[in-house]
Amino acid sequence: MTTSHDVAKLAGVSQSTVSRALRGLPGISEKTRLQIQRAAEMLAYVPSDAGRSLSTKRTRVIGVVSAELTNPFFPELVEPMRAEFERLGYRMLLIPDSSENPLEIDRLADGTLDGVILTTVVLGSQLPHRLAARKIPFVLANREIDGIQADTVVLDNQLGGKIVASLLADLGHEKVAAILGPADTSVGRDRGTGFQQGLSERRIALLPERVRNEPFTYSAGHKATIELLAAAEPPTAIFCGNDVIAFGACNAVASLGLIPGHDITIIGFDNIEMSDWDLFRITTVNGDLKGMAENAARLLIRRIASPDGAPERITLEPELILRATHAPPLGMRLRA
Amino acid sequence: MTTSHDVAKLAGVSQSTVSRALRGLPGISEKTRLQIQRAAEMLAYVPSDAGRSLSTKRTRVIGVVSAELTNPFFPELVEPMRAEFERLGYRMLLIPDSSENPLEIDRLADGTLDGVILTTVVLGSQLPHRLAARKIPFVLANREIDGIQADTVVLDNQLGGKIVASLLADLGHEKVAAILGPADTSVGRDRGTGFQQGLSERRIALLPERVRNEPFTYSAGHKATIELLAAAEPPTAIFCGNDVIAFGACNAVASLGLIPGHDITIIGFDNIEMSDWDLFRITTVNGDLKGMAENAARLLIRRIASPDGAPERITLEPELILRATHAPPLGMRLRA
DNA sequence: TTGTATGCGTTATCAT
DNA sequence: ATGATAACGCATACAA
Repeated sequence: MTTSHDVAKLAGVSQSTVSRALRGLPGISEKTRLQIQRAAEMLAYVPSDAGRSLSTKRTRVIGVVSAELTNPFFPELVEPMRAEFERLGYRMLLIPDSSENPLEIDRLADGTLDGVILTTVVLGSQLPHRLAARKIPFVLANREIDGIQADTVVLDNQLGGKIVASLLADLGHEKVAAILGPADTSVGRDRGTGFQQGLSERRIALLPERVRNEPFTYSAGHKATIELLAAAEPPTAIFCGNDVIAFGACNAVASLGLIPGHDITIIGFDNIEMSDWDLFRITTVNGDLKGMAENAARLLIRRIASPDGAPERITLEPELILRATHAPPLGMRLRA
Repeated sequence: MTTSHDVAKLAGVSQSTVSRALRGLPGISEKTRLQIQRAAEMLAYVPSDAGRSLSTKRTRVIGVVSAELTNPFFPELVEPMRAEFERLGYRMLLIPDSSENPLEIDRLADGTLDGVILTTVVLGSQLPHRLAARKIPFVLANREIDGIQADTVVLDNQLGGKIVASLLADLGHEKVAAILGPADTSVGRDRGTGFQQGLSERRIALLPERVRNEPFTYSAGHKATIELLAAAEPPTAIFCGNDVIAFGACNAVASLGLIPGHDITIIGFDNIEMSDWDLFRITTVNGDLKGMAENAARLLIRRIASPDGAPERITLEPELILRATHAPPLGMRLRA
């Protein structure tokens, strides 16, 4: 590896001069700056990251903790995040966290990271507190934790759930079901309570046997849907905790020979790209993942710049996206 | 941040003793090792990555260059890669490379990376040569470059294309089309030439107006399919360069009111998870992404251990996965 | 078994 | 405008 000393030797100056020249600091004559730049180019010199980090105590690397990327939700959150970090001059290190393979704090605390974004944290998690204890800047994205002072970016999930309830009520559904996310995530919980509230306001009952808490996965949505539809009195509408669950639901419905938006109503949540594919065209709630990602990134960079100062909490607005998987209950239409 | 010096002070030993004790090196009495471990725990000590890297000249970070993760192909390649690297004691840094935002070599050469995996390299790319020139260990995964000596893991794409051609011939198709990948990728090229060869062996013509080179994306597959089917004599079968293109094709077909596997045959390639969803059930060729990922990771780690030694080239075998999107041409069945 | 001393490549302070 | 020098936190060769 070629170092700044090599460049210094070739350019006939001191190492410290090289460092300043290449960083564009003032107090260097144009002549020597040019010499140094030429020398650096000849040697294909690239400053050592480790050396710089050791000296500056900063790495310009952000850790993003998320579940596995094969769940199509995460790429859509993580990709704009990466892009925003890049604009801000940071790199992103993806750190997986799953229930099978839970993340230990040490992986975040070896000084590799200038900051951390948590996207998968469960309600009782100690991770945020541990990060706070070690004074590692972090931001909660798409998740909240009760009783913690921390920068947070979330959708108004409760409102989102309510919006869906209103839609189903307006359509005339009475036998509704819900495949919510896990109960130990704020997203799963809040979308569920909002949905519940919205339904009661419209005097619609949500029977316990028609409510499920499941992982945010295709297969969970598929399986739960099959089971819900096997009941003596199957629901005429299913609210899914996110689009990925809804994909499972749509596929399950299709495998039964039914058509979403005709025989049954399926509502998703998040509005990820795939939900607009012709074969799905899922009616859903926009989760503004891009806005979430970008705000989280900016919040974190600001927190790194000024570690003290009151935590900020950004709430994004949900928005109903009407597509092709909602309709009045079939019975009602037949009667008409 | 707490350093090994802090631990040393608290444990009443020297810094070097701490370093050795915590790494489990021999030549430390059990008594002091215990003291040191306790001290380290009390202080929540985690060794600094930058310090270690600077000293050892190794970072245990691997860079994986790929396209954007919102293309569902990449998570399925990248996720098992990450898992394998983790088993091998390495971390993975995702480095995006797109035509809009091409990767500069310096991002790979700042010493942050012990090695690199290239998954998106185009045929004329200089990147591999530049990496070789700087002696940065690297492996080509899912891509090859003509005339370069480098560790490589690829599928036998040409054979894969041939297999598809045989299938279409056996089914009796005569008007076939292909939406191949980009012509400047080995994957796009080899699957195409294999397909061509297979067809000529069976005396089936592949008309130029029925062959397209497109990006490996949903929207490209969608658009190309619409256009191909708008011809005066539309094809009865479309070979897609990968499953993502095939998703676009299936959705396009659906939007025209046709059913894949009934009105038209759609063949994919790679066998990513989604291709087995009920709504798709795409007949495809297994690309063994997991095998590719794991072999690439292992090859790279071996290369890092011994930088010299002949490059290895691993070729994985394609395998036809018969599902629901293939059928004899409709005309033939109507005649029967 | 333990300690001392040095170097890794950078940034940053202090002279000149 | 430039150079000498001291950290940064670790690993490691050498001494004791």
